[in-house]
Amino acid sequence: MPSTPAPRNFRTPDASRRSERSRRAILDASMELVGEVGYNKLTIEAIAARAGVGKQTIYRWWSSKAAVLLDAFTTVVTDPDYEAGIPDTGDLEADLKQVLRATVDEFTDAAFEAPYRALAVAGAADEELSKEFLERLGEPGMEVYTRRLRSAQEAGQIAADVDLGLAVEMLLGPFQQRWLQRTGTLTHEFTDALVDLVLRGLAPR
Amino acid sequence: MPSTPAPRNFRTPDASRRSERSRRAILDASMELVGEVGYNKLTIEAIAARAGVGKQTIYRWWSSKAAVLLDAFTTVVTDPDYEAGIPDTGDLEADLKQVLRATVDEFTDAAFEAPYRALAVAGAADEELSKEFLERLGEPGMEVYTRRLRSAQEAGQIAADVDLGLAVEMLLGPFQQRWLQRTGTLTHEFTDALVDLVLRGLAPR
Amino acid sequence: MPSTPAPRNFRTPDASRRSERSRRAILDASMELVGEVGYNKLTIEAIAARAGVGKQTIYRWWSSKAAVLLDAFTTVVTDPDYEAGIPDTGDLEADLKQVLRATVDEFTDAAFEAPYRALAVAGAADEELSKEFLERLGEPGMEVYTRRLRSAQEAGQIAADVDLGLAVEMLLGPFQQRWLQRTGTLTHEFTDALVDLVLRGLAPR
Amino acid sequence: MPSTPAPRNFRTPDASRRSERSRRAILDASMELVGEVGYNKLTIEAIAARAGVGKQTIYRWWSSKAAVLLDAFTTVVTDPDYEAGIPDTGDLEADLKQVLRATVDEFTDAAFEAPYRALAVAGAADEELSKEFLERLGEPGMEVYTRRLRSAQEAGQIAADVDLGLAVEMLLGPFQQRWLQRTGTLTHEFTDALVDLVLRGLAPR
DNA sequence: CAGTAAACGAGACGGTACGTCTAGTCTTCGG
DNA sequence: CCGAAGACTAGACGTACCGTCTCGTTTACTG
Repeated sequence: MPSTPAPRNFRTPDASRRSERSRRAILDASMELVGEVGYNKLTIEAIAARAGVGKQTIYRWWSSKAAVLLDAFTTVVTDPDYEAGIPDTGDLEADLKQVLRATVDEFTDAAFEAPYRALAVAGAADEELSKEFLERLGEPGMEVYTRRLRSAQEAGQIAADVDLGLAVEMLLGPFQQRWLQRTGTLTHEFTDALVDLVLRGLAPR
Repeated sequence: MPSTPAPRNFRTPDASRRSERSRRAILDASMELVGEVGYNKLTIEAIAARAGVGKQTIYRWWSSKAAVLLDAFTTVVTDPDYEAGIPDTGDLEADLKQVLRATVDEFTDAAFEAPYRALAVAGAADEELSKEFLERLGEPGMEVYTRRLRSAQEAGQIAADVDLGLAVEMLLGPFQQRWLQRTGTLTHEFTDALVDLVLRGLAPR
Repeated sequence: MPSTPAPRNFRTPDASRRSERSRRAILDASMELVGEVGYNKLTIEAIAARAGVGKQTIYRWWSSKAAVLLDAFTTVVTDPDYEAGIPDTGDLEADLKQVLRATVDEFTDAAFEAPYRALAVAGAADEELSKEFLERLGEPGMEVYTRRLRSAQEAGQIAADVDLGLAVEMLLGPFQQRWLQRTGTLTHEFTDALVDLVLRGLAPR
Repeated sequence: MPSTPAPRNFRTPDASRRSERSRRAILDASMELVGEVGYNKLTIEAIAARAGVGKQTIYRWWSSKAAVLLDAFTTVVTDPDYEAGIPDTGDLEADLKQVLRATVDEFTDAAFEAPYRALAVAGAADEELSKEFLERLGEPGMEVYTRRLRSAQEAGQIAADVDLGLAVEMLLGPFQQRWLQRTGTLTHEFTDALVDLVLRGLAPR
């Protein structure tokens, strides 16, 4: 069993000469293919072929197919017209229900779900990748909830002693579990009920 | 010239003639190897070699490496002296905190964590496998919580209108999310605080 | 600079289980392809594809494309109805002229020439391969000349002090040089003249 | 310098602006590398890197690595103090033995042998290159022998009806065969015996 | 002596083939 | 006559070079 640990090449390529055309083609091809064949059957060779690019051009700029996909997905999500914040109408319950219903819709859309699940799975399996994934997609997502809850706490709608980080986990953890591990279906009824029950625990006493 | 698409073999093997010796060797080798190299680098070939078994003997009885691992892990977990219930001392808070602290310890133990994460990841990626995984490991685990909460609800310690399934998800979802997606560390403090905050939402009003 | 010297696999395959069907297909495909594209453009991948065989099956049994070709060519040459001897009519000059004319014809036939040149070139470049090549093709070819000359020497047609090995080199060296290095064209006139001039040196004084 | 100025690229470079510094560096690097790794493992990229030169500078002036090597080798051989002629003392046998002994020594020297074999091999494989190789290295080498033999023939030491071209092939063919195809070792004894036997055939009757 | 055109070092690019690895199937042989 | 052993087809892996193609940077000739 050859245990050669991979003779990494440490020569860093010159980013200023990078072909934007190739970069886009690779990211686009990745998103297309992951939707068509799924993450496990996604191959670097297929991405290269679809993008009309040499394999080396992928290996030059990314360390794994997960890294490619993370970039591809981030590019989509960071799109200027992607809505990321939570409204603050003053009615916490309504605001949370609205944004979670929207998130349910998003996670029900196959075009979004396939690459996102692929990344979540890859992150669950690989600690290294996990960090990158959370930093770029996970934490920003949780942060917007924390901000909304903080606003409510300052308005006296949430008890002062409540750990807001934990509160966010109580909102998103059940959601993520249902989705990632398929322990249940994602519906508006589910998120509405979840918001209700969580808010009962957060209310000032 | 093999133009026939795939001459599937529909002969189902005769289970009564199955070699128990090989079965155990395969399951043991799987558990060992997943701990040593992780799920992604776990190969059928390596399992066969370690178990001193032909590859076909694995393919004959299992459909994928995940299926092997699921059997292997189930065998361990179903062990007679594996403690599965939640105590019922009458003090719901104490009981939940105790069992969740124990679960934290379990998930912190690498010998348990590696194969379990492997299965969770494989389940997250593959819908088919997911069903099997939940049926054999996930749902039984959630069921014991539901039972304990029902007992508390009947004793008037939880509001009568609370959906207990949702309550269980509020307890386990944040836990699973921290663990599977590595959004935080699993500590006794975390589970204690989680129990406190969830119970505030369940309390009768 | 990755200096890993090749993590050779030392597991020797079991020759008794070798697929004769695959072996033949590989040898046939090699001979076909070397004629079509030449040695330098001959690739293992193309051989495998043409033969309908996995690449590994080639790598399992041969160490290089030259080794494959050597086997392929040897198989042809060792064919039962391949004429290998030199006639001994008692007339040395006539016998040598006849066999060398036949050899000229052979080396003028592209179907023979392409693979043989490929092997000669590969042997000239690689000492290891050279040994195998000479042992299986070169030396047997020279040996038949030595035998014929010895018969003539014993008959008193060649001076007793002549080194027959050297005499054979004087016959074949010029031929090989013209062919391999293209220093001239191979014709019957050339070989006839060569036989004449060489025999003048061998004649008893 | 190259007679065929590479008609592949229609933009012909301006030879007058050519960097002599780069040209020398490339030729030197080629000679070094062919000695270190052999012809087959010699790559244009390695030559460029060793010479501190862009790959394009090589492709601009040469059509292949063989062409580079041919230039590199020719430069060495055409060196002013390289001795190319055959002495003419009047004693043909002594003169031939002397020059062939010197040639044996040359072909035994690895620094000479490696690049020369590389070129001979490349020429044997590629008809196009072969012409260039013969024109610049092969034929000039044979010509000096022809001249010496002609002088002897005019002096009556060689029969008038002998084809001198063929006589030269009888001297050099066995030598080349031994060397290129490794059918024997190159020694002074071998060339001495060869000269003796060849001259027996050339002697006036 | 400034302007400019071309050769230059550098290296990213689309490709091909390499030799290795693993999947999943098929075949052989010994217990 | 089952199953270990392992050879088989298939094809992705990640690497090495190919030959082409920009990029700025010299360099050397012209105007």
